[in-house]
Amino acid sequence: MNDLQEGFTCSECIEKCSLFKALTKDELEEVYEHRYDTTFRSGEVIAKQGSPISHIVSLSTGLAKLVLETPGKPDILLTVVKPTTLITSPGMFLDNRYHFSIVSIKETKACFISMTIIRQLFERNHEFAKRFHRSIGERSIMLYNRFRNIIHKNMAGRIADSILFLHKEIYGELNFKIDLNRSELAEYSNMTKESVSRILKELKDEGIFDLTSDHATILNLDRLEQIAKNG
Amino acid sequence: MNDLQEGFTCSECIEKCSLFKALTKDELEEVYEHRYDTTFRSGEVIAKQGSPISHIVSLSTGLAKLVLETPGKPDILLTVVKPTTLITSPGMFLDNRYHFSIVSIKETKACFISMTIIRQLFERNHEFAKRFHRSIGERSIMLYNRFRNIIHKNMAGRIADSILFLHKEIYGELNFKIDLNRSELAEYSNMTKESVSRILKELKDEGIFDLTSDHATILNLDRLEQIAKNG
DNA sequence: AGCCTTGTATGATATATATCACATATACGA
DNA sequence: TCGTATATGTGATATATATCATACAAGGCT
Repeated sequence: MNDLQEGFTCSECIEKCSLFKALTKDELEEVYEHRYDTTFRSGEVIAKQGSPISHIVSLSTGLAKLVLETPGKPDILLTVVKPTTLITSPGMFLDNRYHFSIVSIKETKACFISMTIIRQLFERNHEFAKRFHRSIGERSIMLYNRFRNIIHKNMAGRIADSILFLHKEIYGELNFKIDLNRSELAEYSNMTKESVSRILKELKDEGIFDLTSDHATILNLDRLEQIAKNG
Repeated sequence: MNDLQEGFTCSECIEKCSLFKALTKDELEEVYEHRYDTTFRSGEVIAKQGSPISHIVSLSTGLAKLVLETPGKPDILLTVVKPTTLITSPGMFLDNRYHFSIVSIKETKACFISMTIIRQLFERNHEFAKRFHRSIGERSIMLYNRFRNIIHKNMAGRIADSILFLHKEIYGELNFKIDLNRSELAEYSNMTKESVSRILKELKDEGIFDLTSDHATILNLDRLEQIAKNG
């Protein structure tokens, strides 16, 4: 791949990702020089919980899930990230390790930028540092809400939450091809895959939401939001 | 209160709080000038979720809980903080609002430092900024573990977790006067106060942990840790 | 085309935990 | 000292959700 092409793919990320927008032309040059692309198939681990953060991951295309792993226990799916996102992590300025795994959930291109460069940019570019920390804060606040949802809501409410999250934050349409299977929906909603099936059936029977194989359709957004608030 | 006395109370905080240690003498002077103390009785709100972060709170004496509030739902007790801690918050560089409430759980002296000063220190003192962000990251990682504990463990495991947290992080002794009532233990462990009573009775019957009124005694640390890992 | 694996659905049952009702203790003010 | 409020304990029952067993469907491979 020549420089021009690289410039092209990166320019997309720069446009969509507020973190990159804080960088000067020279700084971006430097990032170009210390980055590399890799393409992952669905289900492949992009970064493993516990491993050192040698490079920071930026999603170029595809989708990835952030999961909390615990030996002998089911995974906890924290969130789904879409392009173009620089995946910040709270361990970056502590133990320099990943505290969750990043796993692709469809064909995904990830860009790896050397952490050394990121640290240098941190020292030099105050605005970049600020946005970086803001991003970590955002994920923290997101987590507070995940906590609330999982603790306070019943199964239907939690599934409604998942669907609304995917609709609003990821796919943006009432109709979408879902990239999470039933088990992953379960891991996001803190329930079993069997219960996911049952709740999905209820939602379909009531004409609120239809998930047939991987084709999702929100039939009644108002009721879905009501169920998410619920009861 | 004269300058000498103020200097004395503050010097304690400076010794115990890594955040303050990053400041120069001049910077500390400036903090002194833009701070004020208030004493809170047990149960009083030190900072309210949703309100603007005009001042950053540093606990001087006493204990406080950080709680997630949700209208019409029970509170979620995120953690307990002890002196001397500068209570950082993920909203500080986002919407500048508290995303949890800070509530005293015993007679507590809190020191309020103007956020304007904190922001200035941020620009000038890189090390201070670094430690600040580290602290936010630490709370984030703590939250991941809270997530795991609440999702993966049964009631006994969750109560054992609470006790071990209080023992290791807060009181440091096998014997301690607990400042959380049964409801607060329930809010920390995601269960009802009735269930807390029942589990505490079991732990007492098995000679593992005794909580009589507010006097807590860990009788068998090994078994308690085993229950926390559990099963 | 048939076979095997993997994902999904669904019913019967088990189980953890909440809820409700009440009892007891402890603190607190008149 | 009493009476009232508040925190805690305990039992009986209800309920949400998991588990287990099995069936069905859809792809991929030979």
